[in-house]
Amino acid sequence: MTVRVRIAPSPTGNLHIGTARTALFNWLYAKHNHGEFILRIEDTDQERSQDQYTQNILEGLKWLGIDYDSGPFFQTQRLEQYRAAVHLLLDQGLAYYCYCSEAELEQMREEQKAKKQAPRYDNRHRHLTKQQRTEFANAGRKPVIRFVIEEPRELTWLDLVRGDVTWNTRDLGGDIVIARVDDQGQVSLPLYNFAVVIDDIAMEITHVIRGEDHIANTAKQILIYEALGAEIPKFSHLPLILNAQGAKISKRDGATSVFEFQQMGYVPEAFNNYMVLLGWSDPNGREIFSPSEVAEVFEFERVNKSGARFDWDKLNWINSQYLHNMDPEILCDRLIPFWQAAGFNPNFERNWLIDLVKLIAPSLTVLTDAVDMARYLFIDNLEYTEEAIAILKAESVKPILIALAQALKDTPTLTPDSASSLIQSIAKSLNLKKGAIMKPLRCALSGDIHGPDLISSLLLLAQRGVAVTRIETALEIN
RNA sequence: GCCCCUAUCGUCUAGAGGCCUAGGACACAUCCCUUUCACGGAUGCGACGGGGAUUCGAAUUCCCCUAGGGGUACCA
Repeated sequence: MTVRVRIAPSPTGNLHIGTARTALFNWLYAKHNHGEFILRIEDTDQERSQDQYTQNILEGLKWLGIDYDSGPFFQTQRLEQYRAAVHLLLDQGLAYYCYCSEAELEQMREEQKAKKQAPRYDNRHRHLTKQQRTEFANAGRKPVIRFVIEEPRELTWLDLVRGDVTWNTRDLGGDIVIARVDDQGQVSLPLYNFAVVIDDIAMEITHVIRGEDHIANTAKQILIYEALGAEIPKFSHLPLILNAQGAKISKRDGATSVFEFQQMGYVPEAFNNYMVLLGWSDPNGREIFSPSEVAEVFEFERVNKSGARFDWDKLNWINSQYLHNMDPEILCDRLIPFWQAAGFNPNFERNWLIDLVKLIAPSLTVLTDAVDMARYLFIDNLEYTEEAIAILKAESVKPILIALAQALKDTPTLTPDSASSLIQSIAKSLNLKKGAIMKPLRCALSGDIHGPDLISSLLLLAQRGVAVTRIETALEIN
């Protein structure tokens, strides 16, 4: 039997980190079993669904490199299938029209709450007579379709992550609404729990892999599978990604959409890597790996049962590892958009850019770090930090800078070696330590007392033809 | 309130009754490397939530407690 899995996001927001991780685990399981991975957009909530979010989800998955074998399918285009299934249940008496108004349901729940009972639908319209239904309809009430939930009944299923999970149908909150009815009295948009099952049956999904927040839905869905006489898939409920406080991660916790991580300068390789680590561990203890490498050994037996807190430090470390080891050509291409966004003009020679990338790569944690780090190499009018000004102002550094400027003018082709010896000889002639030369030079060239390797910086600036100018400009600081 | 789930260093985790004086990674600290900041290398710090039970022996099995999380819609 071919493994068929799916990711079913609803387009009510940008691609969420939780959705992305669920997608990744589905992808891993599909790849491990040479199965198929399907994308389905669950857009039945017309109030909240928006096309822009669908686009964002599609782009986000693409950015992450999570490719699917078929889809995207849209639930709003599958209305006929849902309608047919609803009628099937209606005809068998497994579903019925419920005419309760929202106010009525609200009041019922309030009363239950007051009596310290669990809020639930009391199935009051399950056995309406034809006459009662006509009366409600004539009174202008709009019905919904409810699915009959037999209770009590103990339901146990094997979850590939958690083992046996047991649920009593009496804790499901009464007969569930599975579809709405439109103004013409036609069965219209289905609700989540119903649409999911119809689609998973139609798409022959063998394994439902989703977040732990769906456990309660599983019982409801199994009942629908049974009512439809369909084969029940295997379920795997992944632990949730928690925030620093240990609660389900939400918009208040900073970044929650993949898009935001992209903007912050995280690379998809690192992001995927980190998401896999949140809840799964490699049997060989590796921590840096690609999705393909993980797919080879991925099993649900090694997925944790408890939620994992999102840790920025670890993500940052992983991202830095990828950046440090990335091919300079590739890294350069990824950096250029960030430099452009910062207003720099990276249209210098490719070789110059590659040298720059090699220079700063070991210091990068996120791509955006490269903006501040390379600013002094790109811009024309250098800005100086207070510490740099303090050093450049000192009378004692003037002769050093003058000597440096002269020496640079006398050295038409600067190489790493000639630059080093140039500094050495100035130190010797002025009877100073090398550090006493390096420090003012750094300040003059970069405007800061800290920064990337000085010799490399000097070379890069000299290639742009601005090294001498910078030193002369620094000389004017008082 | 009710239902379900979970519980090892600050964080992510390894651990399937003796291999555990509990291993690794991040973070943190110190040292080395280094003109600076980083990178890299080394060392250190640091945990089995509590109580019972089973057993010759429990981080690992069972029960209770506690704590945390999730769910409880005409959202998905």
